[in-house]
Amino acid sequence: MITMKDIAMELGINESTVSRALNNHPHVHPSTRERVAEAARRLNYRPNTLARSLATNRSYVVGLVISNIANLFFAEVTQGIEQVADANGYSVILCDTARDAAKERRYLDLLASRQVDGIIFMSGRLPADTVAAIRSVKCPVVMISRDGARYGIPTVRINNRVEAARAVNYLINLGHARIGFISGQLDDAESGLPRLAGYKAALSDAGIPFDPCIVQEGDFTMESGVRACTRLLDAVPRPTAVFAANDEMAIGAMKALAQHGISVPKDMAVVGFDNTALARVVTPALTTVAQPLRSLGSTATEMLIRMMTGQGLKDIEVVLDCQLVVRSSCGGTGI
Amino acid sequence: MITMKDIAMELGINESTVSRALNNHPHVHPSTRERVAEAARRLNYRPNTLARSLATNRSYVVGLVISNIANLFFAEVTQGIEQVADANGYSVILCDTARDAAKERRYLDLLASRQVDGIIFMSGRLPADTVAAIRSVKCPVVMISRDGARYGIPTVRINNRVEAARAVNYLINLGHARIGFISGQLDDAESGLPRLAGYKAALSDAGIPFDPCIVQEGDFTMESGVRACTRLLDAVPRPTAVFAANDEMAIGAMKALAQHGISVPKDMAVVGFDNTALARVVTPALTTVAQPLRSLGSTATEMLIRMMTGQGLKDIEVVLDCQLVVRSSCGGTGI
DNA sequence: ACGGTCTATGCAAGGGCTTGCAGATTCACC
DNA sequence: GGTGAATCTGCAAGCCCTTGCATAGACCGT
Repeated sequence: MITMKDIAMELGINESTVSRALNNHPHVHPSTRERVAEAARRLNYRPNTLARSLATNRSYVVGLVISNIANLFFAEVTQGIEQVADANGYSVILCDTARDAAKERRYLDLLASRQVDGIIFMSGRLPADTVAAIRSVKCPVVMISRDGARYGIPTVRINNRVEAARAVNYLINLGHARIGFISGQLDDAESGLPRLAGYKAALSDAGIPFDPCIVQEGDFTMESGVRACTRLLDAVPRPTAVFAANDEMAIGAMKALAQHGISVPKDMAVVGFDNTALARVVTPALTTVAQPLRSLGSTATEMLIRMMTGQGLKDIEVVLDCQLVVRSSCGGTGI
Repeated sequence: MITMKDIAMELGINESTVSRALNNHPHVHPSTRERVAEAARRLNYRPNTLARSLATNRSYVVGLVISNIANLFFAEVTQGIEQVADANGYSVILCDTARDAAKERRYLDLLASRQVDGIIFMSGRLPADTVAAIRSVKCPVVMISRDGARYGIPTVRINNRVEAARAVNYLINLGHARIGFISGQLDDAESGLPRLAGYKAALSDAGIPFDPCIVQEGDFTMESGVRACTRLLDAVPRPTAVFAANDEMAIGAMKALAQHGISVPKDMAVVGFDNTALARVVTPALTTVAQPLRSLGSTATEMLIRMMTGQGLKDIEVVLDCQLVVRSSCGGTGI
């Protein structure tokens, strides 16, 4: 491997001059700068980022701690992150935790060892020791879709309560008064619970009484959506619409409905949540609350960069808006 | 930040002894080793990987160059990669090229600068200058689903020709004799062309004449599948089955069929290729050729590790088998 | 011609860790 | 008790780059 020393010897000048020339420092003679650039090109010189990082104490690397990269949700957020990181000269180290809290902590340690300049954390719950582990890493951390703000950790998220209500309101405006709900796990304080709260709030705002019989708990998988929807069909009177707390479950619901010969949207409207790639692929295409996945990633990264470069943060928590994507699963317009 | 020097001073011993103790070198007194370990724990010491890498000339980082992480196909391969990399002490830097050849080359340079120990490349075509860029990076490279072997670059892939034939054979065995094909781009030598070749080969083996009228070119998107299938329906006699070169297009085909009131699988069988998450989600669930996505990733990483650690490679190219996942889109058994 | 201000370069220390070499200590064994 | 081998530790150089300080030369105004 060819180093600055090689360039310096080649040109009979000092290594430090080479460094300054390559880094566009002032006080370098234009001709010197040019000779250095030429030699670097000719010798196919590649700076050793490791050495530079060691000397400057900045690695230009950020760590991304994520539950499951094979999940469309995370994958798309990741793309948002990688994009703005790269645009700002940062590389990203990918850490897939598979929701294992021990692995999370190990990864945090690893990233600290690797001297990352910052970390984006989007994985698992936040028990005390995970929070402690995050704190013990001395670099900036920002969280996505987690209740980090409570611990003083900058966070970007959506308002699950409001967004769930948005979906339910849409159904209400379509004339539905009996709306079933397939919830996520109700011990999930981040998205399971607030989406239920939003559902209730929207009903209550519309003066529709809440009926626990048409709320069924799922676990965010398609299969659980099938089961939950099947139970929903036994309720009397039967709902005319169903809102599922994510797309997978909504699609599961559609499968259950198909099995029972119930036509969507004619006999039953369905709306989902997330707007992953699955939503546009099913027939009828799913009307759903679109999370701004890319923006969650890019915004978080922008926040992180501000922190890493010592600029302040306006707010410790930024809440992004979702958008209802109307397709065909509720009738009305759309593809 | 606390360093080995701190531990050394704390214990009144030399830095090098600390290093040896921490790295489990022989010839370190057990008691010393214990004292060092204790001090490290107490002071919350974290090794500086950068410095270590600089000294040892091994970074334990691999670069992953990929077209589009938000695509399920790549995301799942990535998971396979990250998993075995992590299990072997390697971190992975994610580089999403968005299929931009210039970006690819920039990323390769970047990774070289970052002193990665190896690179997994799964992005774009292989024009001469990309190959040159790959060669100029002095570390081991392995490719996934590309024709790297031709350039002497270790590769793991599937046999698209054989696997496409597998799908067509399945349809033939089901009794179909008029099978439409929705191809990918025919200028794509990696998967577009060979899948068409496999389609032809299977027909020919079964003594079914090839009819270009029932081959329609798409571009691997769902929309192109809709269009291609629509064209297919005009053919006389109309096909009784359609094989699409990937799941997205197969799903597009199903949409087109639904629009025309043609029932799947009763009036038309459909089979796809890839087995991404989309396949199990549509109704009826899609029968498709399952690429061993995780294995593509893990196998490639294992090969890379062998190369990075100076162990030889048995073969420069390893070809993984796919599996036909039978669901409901062709009738028969399945979910 | 001379002090003063810039500009351009060199020198050397430093970032945290590893490792070959050498010296010191221990141990076993005769 | 002396010898050789084995074990343990220290010294210092080295990995490649950055940067504060110092110096030398250029340039300017008076």
